[in-house]
Amino acid sequence: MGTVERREREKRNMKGLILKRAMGLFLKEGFEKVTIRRIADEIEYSPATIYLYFTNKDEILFALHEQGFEELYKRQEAVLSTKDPLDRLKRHGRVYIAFALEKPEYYDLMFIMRAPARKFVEEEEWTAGRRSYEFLRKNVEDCIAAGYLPGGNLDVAAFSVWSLVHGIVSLIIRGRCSMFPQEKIKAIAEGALEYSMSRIRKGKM
Amino acid sequence: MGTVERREREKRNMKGLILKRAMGLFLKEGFEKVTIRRIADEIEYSPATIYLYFTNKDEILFALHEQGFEELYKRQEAVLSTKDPLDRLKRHGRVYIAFALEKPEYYDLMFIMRAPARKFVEEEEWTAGRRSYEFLRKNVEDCIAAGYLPGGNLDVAAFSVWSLVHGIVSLIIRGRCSMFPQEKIKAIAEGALEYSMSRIRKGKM
Amino acid sequence: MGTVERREREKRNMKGLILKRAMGLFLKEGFEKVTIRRIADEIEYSPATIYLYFTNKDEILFALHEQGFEELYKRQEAVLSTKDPLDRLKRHGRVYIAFALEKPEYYDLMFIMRAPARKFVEEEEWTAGRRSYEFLRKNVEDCIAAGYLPGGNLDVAAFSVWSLVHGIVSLIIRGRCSMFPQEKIKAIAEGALEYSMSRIRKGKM
Amino acid sequence: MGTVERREREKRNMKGLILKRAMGLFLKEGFEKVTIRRIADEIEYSPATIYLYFTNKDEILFALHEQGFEELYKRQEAVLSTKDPLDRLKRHGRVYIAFALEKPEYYDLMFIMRAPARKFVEEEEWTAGRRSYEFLRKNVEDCIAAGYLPGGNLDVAAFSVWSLVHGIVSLIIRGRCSMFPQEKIKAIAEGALEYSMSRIRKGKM
DNA sequence: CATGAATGAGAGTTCATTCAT
DNA sequence: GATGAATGAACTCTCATTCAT
Repeated sequence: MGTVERREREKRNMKGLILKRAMGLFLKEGFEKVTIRRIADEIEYSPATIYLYFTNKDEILFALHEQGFEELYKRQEAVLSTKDPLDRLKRHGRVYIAFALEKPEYYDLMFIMRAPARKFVEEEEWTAGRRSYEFLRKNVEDCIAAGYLPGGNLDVAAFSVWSLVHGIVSLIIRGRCSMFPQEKIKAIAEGALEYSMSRIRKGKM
Repeated sequence: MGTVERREREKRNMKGLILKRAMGLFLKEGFEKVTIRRIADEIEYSPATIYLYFTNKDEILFALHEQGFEELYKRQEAVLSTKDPLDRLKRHGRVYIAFALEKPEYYDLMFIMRAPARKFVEEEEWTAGRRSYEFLRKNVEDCIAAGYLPGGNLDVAAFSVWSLVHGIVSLIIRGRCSMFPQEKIKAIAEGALEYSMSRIRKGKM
Repeated sequence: MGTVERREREKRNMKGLILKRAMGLFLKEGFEKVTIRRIADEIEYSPATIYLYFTNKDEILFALHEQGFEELYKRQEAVLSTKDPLDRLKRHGRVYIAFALEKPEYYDLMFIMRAPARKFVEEEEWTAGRRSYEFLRKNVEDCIAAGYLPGGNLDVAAFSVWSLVHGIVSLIIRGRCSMFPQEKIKAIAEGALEYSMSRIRKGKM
Repeated sequence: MGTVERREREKRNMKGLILKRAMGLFLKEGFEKVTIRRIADEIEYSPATIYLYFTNKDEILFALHEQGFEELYKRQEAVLSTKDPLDRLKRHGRVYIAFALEKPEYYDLMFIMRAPARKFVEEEEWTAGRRSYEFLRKNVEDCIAAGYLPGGNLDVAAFSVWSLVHGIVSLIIRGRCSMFPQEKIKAIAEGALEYSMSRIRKGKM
């Protein structure tokens, strides 16, 4: 029993190690450099060993993707301490952007990458993604209830907020902001959120 | 005489055919499935033939990318017939979204795809992209001049508009909208634009 | 008749042009860059045109090879003006080395290259090469007759002279002299000939 | 333990096998036929397997090239048992020729072949080649010191000896001796060395 | 006479994956 | 549990050559 437990833990550790190094490769070298062989080199095990913990490469990507959502959700939950719905929404936006720009590879995997995403996003139900979306939706709902935002279709409202922040970060992450000087990009991202949100005020809808 | 012309046309046609089928592969199977061999299969010619029309694979991608911007810019220019800056901006948004959803593979190549984009986006000046951005920027500038939008940093303003529409379409194109029923997605996209834009009114900034 | 003649001449001219440009490519870019396509580009005709004048690539190489022997033989004949056999042999050596170092691509094709050489050297009788060899053989024969060199097998004697000069130039041409400073190589080549030949003196054999 | 050792040996064997068959292809079909695929066919493994033992094709050629110099140097060292410098030099010559004619493909790779040689010869220092050259140089130096050969530039003297033997064997290896009956070629080669060397006698320089 | 268009064959190389040990 | 060894299936790209026009 204790043995079984220890094995379980070691197995988790190994999985964790693989994921950590895989993500390290993403970070350092980009998606196309993440090969099973490279991960194996990083963890100093053989490629075959990786297949003891993950059935294939996509599963590794899926696990990283879930890790990313775990992290994002944790950050989302932190905004609950802000009570005013609009302030919370603004903070929510800042938190989302910060996550994306701090962990662009996770964000890419979660919201942009196509390659293996198809599997988790379309075939399965993308539960992790859904949870984060629901959290945003609730925030938007609160804003409507509080009269900050007009009603109508709640999904439309939530989606428009999500689109704004996703647009900001995904244009940056995928390098489509070459018209802005590199060092100003972050400020423009934050400015853009601020600029859009500033128009939202109680009773002014 | 006529012969030269016909040949010219055929050569163009062949290039066009290659691009069309390459784009078809993008659509059906995703970027990583677009290989010279697969394109060759599609056009029922040998791989070597493709090299008679394009010097390498990147050139094919670049040509598609430019085609996309040509088409987008044509659509953008059409909105000039709308004189009121705000109406024009709204129409601009609708036109952008329509383009992206009608030609998702082009949009992907232009604004999302990473792989070969690096070359055109970073190393070269991404002139085509810039031109489209300048066009939007001017529209936003007009809106500010007309008192529809608050001033401040013009790039921030333009980028926030761009981000909104890019966010909408890229979440759809990359399949992150599985929480919405497939058939409602287009309506939600348009609704999201409308929802965000409706808050903009003269003097209400 | 006149027409036939002109055509003949033009045909010769075209062949000559092809050979000239092919050799130009050898010179500028090295053997592996000499492709039918590159030659075609040089002469500003299509690749197919080349096949009107030569049945295949090897034939072009063969023709160049023969041109080379023509040139070498012309230079060899020039030494006939030196009457003393030993002086003539020494001069013969210098002339041979000068040819090889001035036209290394020709020399390579004639005496080193394997690729297409097999055909001309082995299957056919390598007539051109034979003629040059006979010329040297005669010179050596004269040296023996004049008491400068010991008798014995005439071919052995001739071959040993040929080997010396061929060794000198082929080590240089194929880049095996990296132990000598680049700028001294030519002097060493000439010195080596001188050094070896200086031991030959009448009655001192 | 024993297992590790056995594996080591097998790995070496595999490398050796690859090299052996690669050399076999050189022999039978010439340089340009030595492709990864052909080697793979020869060893009855897949092309990919070869990349487990060598990082690329050049490394295979380089390994063969080094093997050749190892073998040559071993044979060179053997002549040290001959004490008289001139006798040693003559034996040195015979040993060099014997090596070249017994292992013509190695000799070709080491001293004639152009293709990949560039790398080892020019860019790197061609250490292996240098070592063999230094060995010869020392032998010539001893001959000069003993009064067998005239002094002057030592490199010139050494190069002229090297050129003679290289000339002999490279004309044979690259098939330029079609004027001699095949079966007499070896005798002519040895005769040529003898003929040239016989002129060297103490005090007769 | 000249060629545009096409291709078969083949090059080196990479990678996810398998499996006997 | 771990892995060394192996590979099938790809990849992009090049070249000499052919042939209908």
